[in-house]
This record gives sequence, C-alpha cells and structure tokens, in this order.
Amino acid sequence: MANKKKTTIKDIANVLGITPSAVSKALNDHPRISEKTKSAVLQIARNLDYQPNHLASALRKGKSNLVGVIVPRTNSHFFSSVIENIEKVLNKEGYHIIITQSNESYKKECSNIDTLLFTQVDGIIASMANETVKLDYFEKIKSKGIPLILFDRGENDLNVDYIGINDYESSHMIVEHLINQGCKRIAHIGGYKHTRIFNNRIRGYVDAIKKHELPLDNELLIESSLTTEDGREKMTQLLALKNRPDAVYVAGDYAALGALQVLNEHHISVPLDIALVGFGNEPFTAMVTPTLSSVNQHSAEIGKQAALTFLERIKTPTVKQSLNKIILDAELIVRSSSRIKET
Amino acid sequence: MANKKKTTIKDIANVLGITPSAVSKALNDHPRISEKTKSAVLQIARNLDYQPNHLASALRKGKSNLVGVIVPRTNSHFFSSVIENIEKVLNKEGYHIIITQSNESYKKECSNIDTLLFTQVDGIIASMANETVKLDYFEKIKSKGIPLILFDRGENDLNVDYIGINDYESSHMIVEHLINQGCKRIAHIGGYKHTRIFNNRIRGYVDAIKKHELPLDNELLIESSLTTEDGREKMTQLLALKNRPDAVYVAGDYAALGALQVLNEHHISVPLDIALVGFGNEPFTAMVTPTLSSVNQHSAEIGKQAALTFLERIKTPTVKQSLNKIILDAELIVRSSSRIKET
DNA sequence: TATATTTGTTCCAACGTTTGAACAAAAATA
DNA sequence: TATTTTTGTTCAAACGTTGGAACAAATATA
Repeated sequence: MANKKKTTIKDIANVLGITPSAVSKALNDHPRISEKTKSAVLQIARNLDYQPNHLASALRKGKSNLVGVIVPRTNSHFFSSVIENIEKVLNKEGYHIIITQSNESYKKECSNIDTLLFTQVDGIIASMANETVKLDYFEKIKSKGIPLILFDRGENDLNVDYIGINDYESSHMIVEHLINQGCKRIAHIGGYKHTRIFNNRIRGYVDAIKKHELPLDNELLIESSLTTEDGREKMTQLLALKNRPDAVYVAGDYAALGALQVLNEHHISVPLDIALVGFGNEPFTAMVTPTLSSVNQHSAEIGKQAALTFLERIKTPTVKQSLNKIILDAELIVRSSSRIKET
Repeated sequence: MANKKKTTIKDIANVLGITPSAVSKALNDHPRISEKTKSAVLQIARNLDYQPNHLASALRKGKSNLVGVIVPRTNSHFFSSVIENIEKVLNKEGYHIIITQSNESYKKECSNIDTLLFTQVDGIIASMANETVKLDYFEKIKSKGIPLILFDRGENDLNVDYIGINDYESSHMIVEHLINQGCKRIAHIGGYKHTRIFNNRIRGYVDAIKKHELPLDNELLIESSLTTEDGREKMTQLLALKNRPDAVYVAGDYAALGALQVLNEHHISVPLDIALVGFGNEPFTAMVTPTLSSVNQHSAEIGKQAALTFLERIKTPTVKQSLNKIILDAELIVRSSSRIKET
C-alpha cells in the first residue's frame, strides 16, 4: 500500500470543503479559526497521515529552521559531545541541524560552507579546520547576513560570537602542575601557531616557564598537527635530544596518545622518567596505560552556549553589535601519567 | 556592506533585460539557450554573487538532493568512517547529507526519522539503535516511497537493502582462532540477541564451540549493551566464576576495552591467563596495552556501497524489487591480546 | 518563393505553504 | 432598529525556480 502521492494541505481542504488557507491557519493555531474547524482539520490531517512540506513553508517564510554545523571531524568525543548539546538546545526551539565535517581540510571546509549556504540554513556554528588560515569563506557567511558562531578553534578577528575555554590559563596551570610534581625540563608539543587557541596555549606555556625560571629551550617547543601519528614523530624527536625533557605537555590528546605509545615502546617510565599531560580529556585518556592527565574542555557547556548564542542572534534581527565572547574555565584532570608525588 | 537582500534569478534577468525563465535555463545549460546568453548570465551571476535558492528548486522539482543518515553515534571510528564514505560518493552526484545520531535510543531514532522526513530528504541510510525492537518508524519511511538503506545494525525482515559483514562466519573465525591458540574454555560477551547481527555472532560462537566439542556453558555466554562500562561489569562477572574462562570474545571493541581494563586491574595476564578478542577494529584497539585483537568491518566499503545502493534506487524509479543484500567478508586482526603461540 | 525546420526566447502555470486584505455573517452595542 | 465590533472564512499574491507550450525570427529545405 505504497502511498506514493503525499497528502497536502489542499487534500485536507477538499475533504472538509474549506480553503487551503483555512487549513494552514488551523494547523498553525491561528486565533481567528474556530475550534471546530481546528479539530476537524487535525483529525483529517491525522487520518491522511499529513506531513507538512517543509520546503514550501521554508520558501514562503524565508527561513529553513536548519542550522549548519561544521567540525573538523565527528569521531572525537569533544566534537561529538558539542554537537549533541547543540542539537538538544536547538531541537527544543524547532530547529534541526546539518552536520558536516571538514576533515581538517580548508578546501573541504569551503565546500561545506557552500553546501550549507546552498541548503539555506538559518545560521552556522563552526569550529575551524587546522589548515584554515584564510577567512574568506567565513566572511562569505557573514555577508549573507546569517548568524555565524564559532567555538573552540575559531577565536580570531572575524568579529563574530565565540565560545571557548581559557587556553592561556589552562596551559599555565598544566605547566605549574608539572613543576609542582618536580619536573624541571618541560617540553611542549603544541598545535599550529596560526590557530589562536594553540597560540594561546603556547603563550601560556612560555610565560609559565619564564615565571618559574626554567629553561626555555627552542628544542623543547615543537609545532605539530596534533594527530596521533605526528605525536609519535614529535615524541621520537624529543627522545633523540642529548638533553631529554622530564615532562612533555601535548596540546591535544590524540597526539599525546602517540607520544605515550612511543614512550611505552621505549620502556621509558611514565611519569617517573618523563611525565605526560594531554589536552581535551577524550575518554581514552582514562583507558590507556598509564592513564593520561588531561584538560576537560566542558564540551557539553560549549555546545549549549553555542546554540543559545545562535538563538539569541536569530531573535534579535537588529544588528545588535555587542559581541558574545564566552570563555569557560577548563579543568585539569590529573591522572597517572603526571602523578609523581603522592598527594 | 551587509548584502541583506539575496540576489535571485529575477535580478539577473532584469540586468540583462531577459526573462527569469531564460536565466534559469541558461544556468541549467539548456540546449536551446544561446551561448551568448549563457555566458552573459554566468557573468552577471558571478558579479551579483548569485546563490541558487535550493528550497525553491527543490520544491519545484520535488526532490531535495538531501540524504538523511542515522547512526547510533558519530564518535566511533566505524560510524564516522562509514559517514565519510557515504558523503564522498554522494557529493559527487550532487547530493548532500544530513547526519543525525540516535544515541542508541529508540525514541531519539523516531524523532530523527521525523526530522528527516520533515526536511524532505530523498532517502535515508541508517544503522539502528540498540534499543530498537519495533520497526514501525522504519515502515513509515518505506511507506513514504523514498529509499531506505540499512547497514551494520539493520539486518531484519523489513525487506530493504542492507550492507553489512558476515557476522556468523566472523564469529566462527574468532572462536577457531582462539582454539588454535590453545584456549579450551571460551566465553562470549555478546550484544542484544534481538539485534540480528549480534544474534548471528552468538550463533557463530555457539556453532564453533559445538563443532570443536568444547564446553558450551551458560555462564560463559553473556548478553551485554556493549558499552565500555558494561564490558567492565560483565568481565567482573566472568572473573567471579568458580571455573574461569581462558579466553573471552567480546562482540564490540568498547566493551572489550572495559573487559581489558578489569583484567589489567586484576593483574591477570592477557593473553596468557585469559586471551581477549574484540570486534570492530576501532583505532584504540591498536593503542591499548596489550594491543587488542579485533575484526575489521570494512567501514569505508560499507559506506561506499550504502551510497551506491541509494543512487541505484533513485535512478530506477520503477519499483524494482530485487533486494540488494551486500555482505562483506570481515577480517580478523590478530594482536597481542590473543597471540599465545608464536607463528 | 513558399514551406518546413531549427533556434532562442517568452509566457504561464506549477510546486505547497503562508499571510494580509477583504468580506460576509454573527454578535454586541448604541 | 441601526450601527459597530467581532468572528470565521475566502481571496489573491507571494516565496524562487522550473519546464512545457507557444511563438517569432532565423535558417534550411523543397
């Protein structure tokens, strides 16, 4: 019994002998429509299994109730959790989301933006790809006049709303934690300097090292793509030094995992020989051996705030220029990989 | 310079003093439109930064070029990789995808289906939630007359296209591998029996055990939700047995990870005291200590085939009833957790 | 030269919904 | 009873694009 032809508002109108516009108004609970008509319409709609044609109403109303989300990848707990919470907030308000992944590629990100604009989304919530340096495509979103909200990887001079954590302070905190554990020669495998958040982490590291008058060695500060593979490589590089570090702070958990693998393979005791701290608090940090210290980025809260910011922007059509910069306090989770002194 | 008003086909028509329909035809490379007009239109379109209104064309053409994807969650490598490959194939054909997650909840899955139907997707590719027993919402998709393609968790009697792996044989293979390694008492932490793929794995396990005349003990066959947490619990349960197993085959990697944690915490040697095999070949299986044997499910190929199946269904509007059941051969990846005998 | 064909365009209706204006009928007020 | 207000509905246009039919002009064929 394949119901090929979809039922429209018109079909309902015909059954009841009224006008399509009356049906539309009934369905939208228009005050001028009688209760009798409303309930009749609802009844028939149910009987005919009526599903409103979203395309038509979006076209007419000039808004799609769709929000685009762009993330570097979905298979990390952080992004997946952010998305989940964006969805939770937006669904309540009748919005649905379209998720796209850039796979850390600038080109893919641009094509994602085109896709989303093409789909007539009402706004875009994004975290930028590692590769992204040019912001032209993000400017394009802005020029369309739809809200753009960035989170995590996205702090920059675009002059748009942003939700993230206090990277500088977190970084500072990590270094001081390692110093407290007695480490004297602390290395940092950081992300790309051109990305604001990673740059902030680097600055936090540098300033903390300086503050405690530890050696600020060029060899100890390495830029990385922060993949597991690159973490392995950069750790290997550190092990090759004449003067090895006694602690390594990696700006991302996946790269920290790679580093840990290398250390384990070399039978270097973590944390006794070299202490290790990651960033992001991915679930696997609690699963590896030894468990990996990391920083909780409050993914759920970031997602929630991003969605709320979008809703706020949508509700005030006036170009209210007060920017929303929400910076959350991150939390250092100390695990075995950096617990040297008993507390 | 916020370009509030979007440029339409009409604007281009006005500039050139021609008709909107001529512009539309020019943009769609209609054979009857002169090259001169075409290039002029293209030029003006570029100048005015014209973006076609997808909503309008989808409404008119009766197809949205959107495909819905439903997965239990995106933060596993398997699903993330399937999605990536679905996208790769479909993008080439001008389709875009909307990703939704059910979080293993039947209710969420239903609401996802409603969302997707509401968005007028041209088809749905899905892997079912653990919880799902009733198939009414999937019937709803079918009754709308749009293609439904299931993969992995989705083999059932819905009579729709399906792409998966040979679970029964894979399971058989795992048990025989463990027997080859000298194991005599093999336990199975399986998924929910009501899900076809997990049931197949259970059957594969049982048959292999019977075939080799090993003890088929009720205590050794446990049903689980296959989360990391539940894996811990079920492993603890197995350790409490008077007669412990010497091998455990877990039907999912995340649960296997939980099991491994418990074994490590109890200082039980893996694989010497108890060998362990997971399922899914998630990246972390190669990262934990000891590395975890698992089964590669060919996620990329599954994604590709799912997308191709969709395209085929769309291209043959006739109700061609020959069902597409693609069953791929899975591959056992033997790692330290089950390598007892040197090869 | 008359007719047939091709070419390039316009015209118009349609996709399904929404919305303000218009309007008749019913109810409230004078 | 005459007038105003309220109520419930219809009317008509619109959102932006598409595609078949119609049509005039240019070109090819008889």
